[in-house]
Amino acid sequence: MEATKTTKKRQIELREARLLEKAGEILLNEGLAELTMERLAEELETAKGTIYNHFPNREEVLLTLAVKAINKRLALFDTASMSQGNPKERMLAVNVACEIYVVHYPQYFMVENIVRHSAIWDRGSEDRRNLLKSEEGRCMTLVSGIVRAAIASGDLKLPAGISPEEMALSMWSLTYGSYLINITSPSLKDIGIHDVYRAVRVGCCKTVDGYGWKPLWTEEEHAQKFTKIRETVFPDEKGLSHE
Amino acid sequence: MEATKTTKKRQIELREARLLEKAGEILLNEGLAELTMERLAEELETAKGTIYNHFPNREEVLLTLAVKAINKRLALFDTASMSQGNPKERMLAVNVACEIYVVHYPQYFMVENIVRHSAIWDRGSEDRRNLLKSEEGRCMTLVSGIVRAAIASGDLKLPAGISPEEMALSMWSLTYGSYLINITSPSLKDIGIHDVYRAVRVGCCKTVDGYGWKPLWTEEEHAQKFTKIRETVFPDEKGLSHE
DNA sequence: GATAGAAATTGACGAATTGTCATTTTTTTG
DNA sequence: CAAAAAAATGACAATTCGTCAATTTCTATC
Repeated sequence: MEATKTTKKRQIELREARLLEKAGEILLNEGLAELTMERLAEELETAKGTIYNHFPNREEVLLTLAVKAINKRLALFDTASMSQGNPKERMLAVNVACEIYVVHYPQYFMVENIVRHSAIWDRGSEDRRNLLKSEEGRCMTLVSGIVRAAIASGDLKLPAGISPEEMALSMWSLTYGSYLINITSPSLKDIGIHDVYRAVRVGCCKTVDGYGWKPLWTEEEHAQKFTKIRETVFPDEKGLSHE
Repeated sequence: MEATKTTKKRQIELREARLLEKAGEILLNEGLAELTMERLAEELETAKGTIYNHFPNREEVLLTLAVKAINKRLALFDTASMSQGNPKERMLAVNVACEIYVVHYPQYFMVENIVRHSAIWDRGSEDRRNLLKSEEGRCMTLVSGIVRAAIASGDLKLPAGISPEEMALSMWSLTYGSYLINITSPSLKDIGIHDVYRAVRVGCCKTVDGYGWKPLWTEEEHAQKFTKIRETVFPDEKGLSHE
């Protein structure tokens, strides 16, 4: 009885996991338009009503996937921000985390962008929305925490009236903006952008340099730091197959 | 006859303009979900079939609006890149152009982001898509042209292997990313970002500083440049009512 | 293991929206 | 003014969402 109950519950949980995984796949490979409730039902070999037993509407499927996505991102950011090294090295580690996130979990990056659209955002449940907002806040807190640490240690001095969060926004938006342009602009190569990942790395280093964030390193040293971070902080996420 | 013909043609053109304007309004004030073909028909006091006489589908309405949007952006960028001053000043002018674009034409900024989604992008006509891509390319060319000018004049030296376009991407994505986060993240104030426009201006200056783009200016001087550019290059776009 | 009640599943259905097209109305042309 | 061309109309088919009453499966108790 106890065992059977657990079995059924587990079955349902398992189905929900399969559902979310399948949703991510469809999203990535076939686009949002193909992600219909009936399609999900077919894929899971069940009836549409059952899908609605899991989620009250389509948007909630996407929001739930987005929660999974941001949790993954948070985990990567966390690893980065807890890594060995001075604040600047940890900031670069966040950069590597972003790169890993975008390259290894493209469906997550995609869904995070999709749910930002009001058409979807507004229809999700309050709870799920708040969860997403709070997780996003935690990501920002992690990064701005590194900025604060740099200020505390004297490595960085911000311009008057600029908060650590506003400095962190520079880093985050440069990275986020570039990767977003990368996945939505069909042919960056044609307009002279050959390696968007390297461009982002260099851009972030230059921005950090512009703020006068110490220790100051040469381009060569920066590049070595990135290589080292990837090996030591994220040894498990191998094979960053750029394009 | 000739006169009547012109009258009718003009009527139709006028309606198309009204349609696009109305679509922009609905998009901005009520969101994408409210922008239905029937709603547009009602607003224009005509039948649904007539709307389909103008556009083959809903996505094409959005793509057409996006073309208007990017043309406006291109015009602003053009004004900026043709302005008086050294390359660095012109780059800052592009920054001001972005700010004006986002603040004064929010529906345009919105629609540019909406059409990037594959669900919409893929359903538009090839022609309209190519038009958008080419206009976007021209925007990028304008900005990277300023970077090239700076290199030519010796004001800027890029790291080995970084193209002018890749440097321009840093600027563009920092700006674009920040403004996108600004309109899609409900409450930036709550997480410590009080003036996103100023944060972007400072962030861009720091990035430019990081690349060592001469002439080097103090924070004070940078701020003065922005004020001056707004007054001299864009005298008509007054009242940048930030929030 | 029989059975009553709870939980989960099902698919037909109503509602909303898209896009079509035969018919009607308006405009242009000869 | 009449015929031809162009434009407008709204009923209709198709798609998808989300609901719900009926049915099946599972759980708990004796």
